[in-house]
Amino acid sequence: MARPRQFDEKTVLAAVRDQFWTAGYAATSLEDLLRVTGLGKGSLYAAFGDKRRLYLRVLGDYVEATHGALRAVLADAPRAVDGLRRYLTAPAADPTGAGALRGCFLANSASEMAAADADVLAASRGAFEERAGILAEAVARAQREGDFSADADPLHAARAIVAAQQGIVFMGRTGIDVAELRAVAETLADQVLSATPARQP
Amino acid sequence: MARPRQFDEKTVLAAVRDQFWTAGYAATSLEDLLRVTGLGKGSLYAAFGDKRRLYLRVLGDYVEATHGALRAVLADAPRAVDGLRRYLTAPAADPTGAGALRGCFLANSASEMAAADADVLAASRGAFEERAGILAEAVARAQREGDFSADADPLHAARAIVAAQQGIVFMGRTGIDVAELRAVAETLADQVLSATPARQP
DNA sequence: CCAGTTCTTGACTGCGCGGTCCACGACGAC
DNA sequence: GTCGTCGTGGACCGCGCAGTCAAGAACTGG
Repeated sequence: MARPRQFDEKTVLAAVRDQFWTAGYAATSLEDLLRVTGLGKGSLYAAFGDKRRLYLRVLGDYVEATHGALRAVLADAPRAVDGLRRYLTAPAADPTGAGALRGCFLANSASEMAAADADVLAASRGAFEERAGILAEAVARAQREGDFSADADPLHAARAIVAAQQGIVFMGRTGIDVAELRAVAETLADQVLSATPARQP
Repeated sequence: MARPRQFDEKTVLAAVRDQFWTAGYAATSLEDLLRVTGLGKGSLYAAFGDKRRLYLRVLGDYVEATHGALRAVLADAPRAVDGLRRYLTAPAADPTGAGALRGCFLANSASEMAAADADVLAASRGAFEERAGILAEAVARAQREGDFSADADPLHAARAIVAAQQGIVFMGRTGIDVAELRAVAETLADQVLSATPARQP
């Protein structure tokens, strides 16, 4: 019994995420959210709570999804170092993805909210540490495969990779030409990954 | 004749800049600006125009100041490569500077506004290209001094350095531990700068 | 067909925002 | 001292915001 929902939760959350992603938290009004979702105020509030809770929700979903995708990319790579390279150059390869003007949702959140919102700061810090942890496993595998300098600490190296990737994403946000962005990404990837004295000839 | 101003313009602009820097544009209310400057609405508006013009003003001043400082650091370095390294590791070295939670004002602006405000996008893009240009000169000098791989294009290398530095700044914004941030900065600086096959032994 | 339950719609509220305006007062020229 | 000028401070305005709520619509089990 009772009336069923007339919207698909995933679709709504995706629309909300895209809105926050593109415009940021403060610059997104409730009316924006109603417009992109097509819902009324009551429905949105009943289903997801207020604006901030909705934001934290889609942010969490985003982190989960991207880390799942990252794990898949790293697992699918024939050699771990290929996966790492793909992670580094992805923002430049896909002009509709994280390298585009809107950047990475998680990074944008950290940038906009971290200084003022302890919850977002904690979430983003945790997410980036988790990401570094995922990458560290790939670094360790690359070391075993002889593609990464064996004396490096995997976690430290992974954090540097995260930083480098975020730098590339950021350059994309400044509206840099795609070809230039690609060159930057390739250059950085070479530098970050090819410090490989242990590679056997 | 007539009443002179009772405030120091530079002091006011610095306070405004710090407010925007810490909280961002959207999250800074006019009342915040009055509080940090101590001015009344009338004075602020008469002297600097509305909120957005004030923002663009302090952003421009910031870019000018930081690029001046960057030129000085690069010129003072005994070897160009030392200056480049200092640029890369600066965000991690100074916990009150760009590496702290508030990050780099220019980068924050690009992050928050670029997608929605064409003027800010153009300004930030231009500023980063200018920054890359400044660094490219140092790269070229480093090449002449035998400290940087001679076959690299200075401008491309400089853009990669900018990206790497912004990545480090960004990691600082996530609230990462200072020691870890320093490690990331050192690692990245080594990787970005020590691809120096041309160095004479 | 009815009863019960949940979802939906949109009017409503109070607040805080950016921005305007004007009366007051401090100051310099003379 | 007087007058003209311009900086100053705060009252004021309309708007758009986030969030609430009540009445009605849609659906299901019986």
